[in-house]
Amino acid sequence: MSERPVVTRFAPSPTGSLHIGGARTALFNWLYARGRGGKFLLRIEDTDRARSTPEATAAILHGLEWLGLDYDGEAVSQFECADRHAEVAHAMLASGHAYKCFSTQEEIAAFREQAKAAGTSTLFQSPWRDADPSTHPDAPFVIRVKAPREGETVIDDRVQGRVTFRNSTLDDMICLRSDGTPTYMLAVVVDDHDMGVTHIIRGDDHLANAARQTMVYNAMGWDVPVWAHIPLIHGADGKKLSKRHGALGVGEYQAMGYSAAGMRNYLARLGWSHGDDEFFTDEQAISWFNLEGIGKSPARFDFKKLENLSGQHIAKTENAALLHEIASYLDAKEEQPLTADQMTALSRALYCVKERAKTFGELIDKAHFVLGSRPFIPDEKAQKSLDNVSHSILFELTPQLQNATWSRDDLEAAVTHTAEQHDLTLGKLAAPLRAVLTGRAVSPSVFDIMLVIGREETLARLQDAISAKAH
RNA sequence: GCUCCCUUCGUCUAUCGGUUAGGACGCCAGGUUUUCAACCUGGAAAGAGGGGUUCGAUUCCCCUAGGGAGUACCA
Repeated sequence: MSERPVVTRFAPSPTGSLHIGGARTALFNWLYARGRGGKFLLRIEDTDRARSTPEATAAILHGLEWLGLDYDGEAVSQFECADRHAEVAHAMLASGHAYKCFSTQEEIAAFREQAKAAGTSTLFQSPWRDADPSTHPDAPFVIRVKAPREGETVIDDRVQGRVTFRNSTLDDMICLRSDGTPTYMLAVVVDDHDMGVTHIIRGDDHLANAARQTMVYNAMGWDVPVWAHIPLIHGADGKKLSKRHGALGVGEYQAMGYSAAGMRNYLARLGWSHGDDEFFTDEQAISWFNLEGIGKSPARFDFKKLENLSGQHIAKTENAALLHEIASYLDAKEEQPLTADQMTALSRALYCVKERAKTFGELIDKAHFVLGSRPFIPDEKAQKSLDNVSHSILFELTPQLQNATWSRDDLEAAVTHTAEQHDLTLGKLAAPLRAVLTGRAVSPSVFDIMLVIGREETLARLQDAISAKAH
């Protein structure tokens, strides 16, 4: 048995932003292909001209780029393959696997109405299925596949298992509309075949479609791909994720400051597992990912866990890469980019802030002591640790710092010494020092602050506070 | 209505007939600490319900309930 090289694809329709479910589908396809030396292709399903927009296509491309899901070759436009789709439809017509149906939409609607009232199947039974071509009128027609009326179609799904559909529940779906354009049902099959797609990993809302699409594969004598229908993602309340229900575009997650690596990790873990592994790198995910590890039940989206994973990845990311991500985060939020000086200062401070931040927004906030500029006016909470006594002690501390070698040990010795002289714990002195140095009640270690901003700046901030007090 | 799918701690999940049902996030308590985060220790927390099959079911089968998807000249 020769193994075909793996080819997967992500096929979004450009009718909105890349939402979280689509992003996960793309991720799964990407992981599967990358872990097997295969190809991961991108196809934009833009056959619905009314709803497709170039803006949506751009949003999807940006989303994939942010997530780092690179695809092989060029993105293909399904719309541009319309001629080929029509060709296949006509081939099925010629081989007797499809037929021309002249029923109007009004007739079909009436049929359904009646069926509903009668409580019978609403699947449209076209009177033209077995009509003699000589009786065909000179009128617009659609091309429908001739669905088998007997037997059953089995979908051997790698996630869902063997799913059986009775053929009597399959309708003679339309392949070519009356205006000659292809429908999705036809287009996916033709494109997947033409693109050499071997594995179709997609949302399980397509499970029933797989059975219908199999009709086209069979009619054309093509190999049926490996199916893997993954469960959908639900909102935090278990309800279906919809536009107004937390189904945010990935761009919004980027703007919320989550790290892309954390997002990949979280999404991979949503509905797929590799034993008890929770935190992992892309390399691990690629080598571990398989279809067997995908669960069959829908998962809910949990921001807390995303946040946690994002934080872990931020802490583990190298500074240079982190600086890049922060820049694109700011860009995504349409905020002022950091100046060159701020970038330099931030890179020096990263070591003591990146382990405390879960998002880039938090990271930037925690780096305020190096991103902001003098004077650092204490905020309300910081103000609480400042009183006359602490000011005088800070005043006393100044000359000691002037003479200290700027090493952590020395700094710690100087501050501890001053605290002891006043019968204070280190904490009691660290609080006002922090307030003066950062303007905040919360920050990284005061010693790290001093080390990062340097002697001159430290003394200047101390001086700012002392003179502010004098007035 | 019909077709198909799903159901383990609050959430994500492990378990592939025999476990004190494990881990992670979150939560609670304690510890450590210059604040916060982190970290350490401990804790509460689950097999939807009912029938079978079996020496033995979370695991296999059936029914019920609940949830989801599909049922377009949308994708």
